[in-house]
Amino acid sequence: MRSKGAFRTGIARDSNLTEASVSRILNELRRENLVEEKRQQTSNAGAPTAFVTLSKDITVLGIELSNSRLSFGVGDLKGTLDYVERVPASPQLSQQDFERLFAESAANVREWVGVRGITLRQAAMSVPGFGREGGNPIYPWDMRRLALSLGEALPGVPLTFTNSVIAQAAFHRYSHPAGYDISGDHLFLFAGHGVAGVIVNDAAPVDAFSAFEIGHMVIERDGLPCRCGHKGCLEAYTSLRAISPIIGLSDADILTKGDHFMEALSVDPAAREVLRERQFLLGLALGNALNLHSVPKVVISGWPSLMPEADRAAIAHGLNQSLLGGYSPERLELSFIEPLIGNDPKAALHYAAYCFVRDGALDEKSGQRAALEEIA
Amino acid sequence: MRSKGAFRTGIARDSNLTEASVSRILNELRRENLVEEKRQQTSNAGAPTAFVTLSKDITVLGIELSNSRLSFGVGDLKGTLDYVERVPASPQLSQQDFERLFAESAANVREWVGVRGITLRQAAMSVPGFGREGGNPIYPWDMRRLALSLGEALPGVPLTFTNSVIAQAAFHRYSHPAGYDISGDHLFLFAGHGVAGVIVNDAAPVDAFSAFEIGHMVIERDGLPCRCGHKGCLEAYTSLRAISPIIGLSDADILTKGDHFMEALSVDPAAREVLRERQFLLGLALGNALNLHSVPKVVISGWPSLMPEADRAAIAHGLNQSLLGGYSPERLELSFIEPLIGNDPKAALHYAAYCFVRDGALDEKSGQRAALEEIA
DNA sequence: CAGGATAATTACACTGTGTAAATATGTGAT
DNA sequence: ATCACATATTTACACAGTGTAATTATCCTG
Repeated sequence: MRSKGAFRTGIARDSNLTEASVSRILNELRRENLVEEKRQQTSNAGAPTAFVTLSKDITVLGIELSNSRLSFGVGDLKGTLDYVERVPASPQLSQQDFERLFAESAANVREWVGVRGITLRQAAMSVPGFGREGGNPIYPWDMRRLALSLGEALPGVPLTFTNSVIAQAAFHRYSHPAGYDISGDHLFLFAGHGVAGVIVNDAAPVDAFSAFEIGHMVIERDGLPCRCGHKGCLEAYTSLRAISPIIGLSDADILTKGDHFMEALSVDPAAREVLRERQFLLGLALGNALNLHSVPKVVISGWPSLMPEADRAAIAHGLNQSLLGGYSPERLELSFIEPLIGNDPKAALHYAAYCFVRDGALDEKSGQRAALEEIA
Repeated sequence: MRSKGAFRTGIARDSNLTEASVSRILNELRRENLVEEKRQQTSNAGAPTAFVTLSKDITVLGIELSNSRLSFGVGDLKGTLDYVERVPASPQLSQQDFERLFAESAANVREWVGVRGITLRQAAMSVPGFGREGGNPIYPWDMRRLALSLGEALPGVPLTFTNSVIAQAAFHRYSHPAGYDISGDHLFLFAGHGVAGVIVNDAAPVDAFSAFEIGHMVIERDGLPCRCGHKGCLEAYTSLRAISPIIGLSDADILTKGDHFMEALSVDPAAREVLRERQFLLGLALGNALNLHSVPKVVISGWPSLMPEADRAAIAHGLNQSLLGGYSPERLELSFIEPLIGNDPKAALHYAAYCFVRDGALDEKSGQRAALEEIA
């Protein structure tokens, strides 16, 4: 999923195989038209080495349900989008209505690829709240029925689901390395419509990432009512919906303005103070979460990353009140990256590419699969 | 680590190998004197089948640091203890003093096994708070130096460390199946000196379990001071130290009475009410934790498991205030098992047996290793 | 003792690996 | 143009471990 390719030496190192084995495997993958190799001279003497990339001739479909809309995108394994369609999808939509809406859009996609003689090799869809034991608390749908229904709308195309924050985290991490130079295990925390995190484990495949529903941690007993029915949840204080009245902007305005929506404002001192208090609570909840699942680095995206750095210090203050052993920059590395608002379904497209590689009829333990995942 | 052995059919099924491969592997392991097989008739007709167990001729060492004491135990792979020594070890001990204490006890162990011509094949030690990024918050020692020092006190014996609650959870789960018939992924929560949990993942090896420092989740802003320096931590309300004044018993008395210490009391109604409130807070924190790491089942051990069932309902009430989607017995299975107080170092001994099997110079991916782990 | 049922073993073919030798492919000097 | 050198890739060989299916072993019942 790193989407930029690799040298043979790197593939051999990271997949724990010799270059002899990698050579055999790449020959096989080249015959199956899954990879491309470009020989290039990288030393003063010696034979040119091959830079291996995934084949561009493979087309995948990414589908996202976020920002009150359903987005479809067709593209290649590098993530280049060739087709995008977005339709409104209210969070209150019934499962039946949603399936109908999906089928219509899927028919449009099938028509678009049919005309061009393109075969979709893989589809992936990201859904907020997906993957929890006990069902999806945000879209309380019958996921088995949904998988069957959506599968029927895309006959012959393998369809995989994932949690939205997992797709977002993987997309930020691997497809936008600029500004995301974090390595090793870390927590990716996103404050948007929902407030959720994902544990990113570099050694694990993307589908082993765990979504963190931190937004429904109760951090104030008998506090503000939350959409989930409880009182005092972090999300009741820190979601975009919670702060939009504070900064005087509607949800729709935020979506329209996209990245940097905070820059377009002049937030008055009273509002900034309230936003600092909200960030303190975010830090308190973050410390509680890190007590349960300790990682040395946290990446925060969403509106807090657009706040002035002086204001973001409130997160550290909140952390200091809950994190076992206290907070210091030596013990926990805090980073902020700007959100990528309104780019759906790019994250899902990248996840579809990942799934194609992961599921490409290769035995999980084989060197071939390991090598291919290094290229991805 | 299930410590009871297995039939060949089960080994083949669980390790994804054919019985032919299992047969070859067991022949190898029998030649290395690692397993024993007992043929027994299990059907009316047909050949007797073999029940495979780990060899009893292998001796391991378990070491636990808990309950203000350091315990050593020598035994076999089944967990039968042949030698036990316990010495007082204050939580405020310096690393240097601890290393000296350890060396003395280790010399006693070496003498005991030397006289009997026994070779220790593996040692394991469980330490509260072990394994966290950023160091051990409970014993703020230099773990690298400690590993070197303790390794020198036990020359020639591989030594592995683990977190105390992980060793406890694995011990309860696999060595005392009576009263612990939970299957599948679950959270094991223990309220004792510390309040901690561990995610038990049946599909993963024991060393992939994750410790959950739920005790230091802040559930009451500006609440009771905790030993960790923060205010309002769960542990400040629910550790044994927090409740011993409520029930009028000292820590030492509790340790002496062992299991069933609550039965020996008649707790008055006012104290019971306070204990219910404390269990409510436990439930609130538990719900927060499960929002982050969703599992369908929770096992609670420690003093709450000794409370009347009517009082334990307060945990469900607390859960209902925080768990996303609310609490119901259909969505989350709550079980209680009695604590096993004062049996240290049995849990560490079992973990040593597990480590011996896991690390027995076998390639991680090999069928041989998979088969052996099924027997363990 | 023979037949039937079940478990364990083993011959055979296959797959994928690492090692090391062989081959290929470039640059720079002559 | 040729040769030496450096680096990358390929491939012959040996090895290890697997599944399949046939063979052998071991019990019980009549």
